[in-house]
Amino acid sequence: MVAKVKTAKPLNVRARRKSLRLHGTIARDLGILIVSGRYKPGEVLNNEVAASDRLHVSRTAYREALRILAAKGLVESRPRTGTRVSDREKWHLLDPDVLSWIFEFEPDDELLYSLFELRKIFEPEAAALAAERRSDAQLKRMAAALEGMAKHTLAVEEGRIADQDFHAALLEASANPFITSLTTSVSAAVAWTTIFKQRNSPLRRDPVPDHQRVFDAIAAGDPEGAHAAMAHLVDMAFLDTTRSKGPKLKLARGSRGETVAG
Amino acid sequence: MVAKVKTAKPLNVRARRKSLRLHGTIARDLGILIVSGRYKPGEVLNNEVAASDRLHVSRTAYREALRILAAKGLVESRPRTGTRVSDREKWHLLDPDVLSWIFEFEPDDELLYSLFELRKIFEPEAAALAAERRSDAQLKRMAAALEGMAKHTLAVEEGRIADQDFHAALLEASANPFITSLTTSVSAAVAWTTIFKQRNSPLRRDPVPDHQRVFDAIAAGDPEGAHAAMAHLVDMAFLDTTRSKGPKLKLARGSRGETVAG
DNA sequence: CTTTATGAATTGTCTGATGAATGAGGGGAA
DNA sequence: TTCCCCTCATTCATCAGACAATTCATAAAG
Repeated sequence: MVAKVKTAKPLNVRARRKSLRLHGTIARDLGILIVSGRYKPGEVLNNEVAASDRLHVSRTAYREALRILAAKGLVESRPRTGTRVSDREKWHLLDPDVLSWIFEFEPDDELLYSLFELRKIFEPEAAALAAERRSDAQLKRMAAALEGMAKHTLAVEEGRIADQDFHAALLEASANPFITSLTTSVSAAVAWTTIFKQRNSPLRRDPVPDHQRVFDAIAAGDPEGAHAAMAHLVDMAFLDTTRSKGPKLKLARGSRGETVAG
Repeated sequence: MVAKVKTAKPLNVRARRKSLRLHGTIARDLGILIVSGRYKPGEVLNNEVAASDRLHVSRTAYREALRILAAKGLVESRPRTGTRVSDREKWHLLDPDVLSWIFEFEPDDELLYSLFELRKIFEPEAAALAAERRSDAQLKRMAAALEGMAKHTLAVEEGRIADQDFHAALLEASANPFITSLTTSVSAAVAWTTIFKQRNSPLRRDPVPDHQRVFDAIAAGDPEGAHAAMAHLVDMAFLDTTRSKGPKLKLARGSRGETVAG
């Protein structure tokens, strides 16, 4: 074995975004390779020594990265067999990191559709629950977010954050922790809505009125109204997102009628 | 420093369930301590040397466990500050492991309620989607599961597995990968339904007819029927689960009326 | 009083070695 | 021949110890 030149230029120059540690960076890079299909399910990764060697990192760091990926259902490690990419059914698609890795690049049409389908299912219900359960503080937070959207518009980062915060506050107001934990997924979809919208038809449609209707219904404690308004909002967001992708996509299932409040 | 008696009896005698490795066992134990409230959000864990020492494991194993927990949003590590339990909003509640850890012991009433509320929201919709999209193979799998339920009953492990498989196959038939990835959550709820049911009122209600109606509607390609049948099924399951817990719990939001098929 | 330098505590990373699990192939028995 | 069991090589799993990097608290300097 040749004596290794220590840190001759070993560093992954790829910026460790935020405060991601080395293992976090590796997990992210590998995770992206997996969800993007570069590494396919069933495929066996290089063994730990070879892989860590090729990345110029210690086996420790590489292994910690694998633990992270395994925790998210992306890979499975076994002695003798090695570490292989899991079947997609085992992936934790709703995990915030996995989802962000998926949407790191232009997302798959089908997956984007599925995500909006999910939103269409539970976000109107969440709005209805929020109408019944929201606290004053949560209502105030939604109001502030709405104001921020109107003030900054979605052309600016601040406005986009306000948009996401509106949805986040709404989900939190549903007072259901499982629904709240879906916030990340919604945010991902919301973000892409904005991106496509800005790209293909900037300011073609003002999103504030749709949000305002949802807010008003929630403020008034009207579950049915909140449900309907949110269903409409998601429909519009989906249209805005896919308008550039041709007419082949449409949200199949519509909103359901009345709500039987508790 | 006293010489350590090596492996005097250091072994976590706690059975490493299945093929969990050491780090997996530690992650599970620690995870349970966290979700059960023994370690509260904001609390700082022992530093790695102390903790690993107390568990009689290497720092490596302990750190890999921490990476797993961090990947699920349960803890956050920073130099100097240490590793602290994250706020509950950051927990990945829908992560299969986190959920299984939560349900490791008698689950929290409120959380169980929230989980059923989530089921009530999306499982009827999933049934409707399944009615439109299911493949023959998926239909066959559901039929087999239904048969298994009828044959073995929920008093036997085989029957319970069939129950879970029915729901799993249904969610898969929705052809929405995000919905499918919620299978674990549903299974957890389904499992607890059976447990409470058997404990307090064995065989009080035959679950097969409810499932049969769902299946028939899906087989017939009837989204509205599937939706209604599933909504009823979840309601009944919730009643069976909470019957023993007094009348204070009830699913607030009912099923919604017609379905606008695509 | 504010800013800057110093230091200590904790996680982060590296290295090298040994243990354990497991799949494959060979050897022996029926 | 066919099947079972044993051995062995490969890979992950675990361990031990060292050093680097980060960060907060505190002291020093202006």
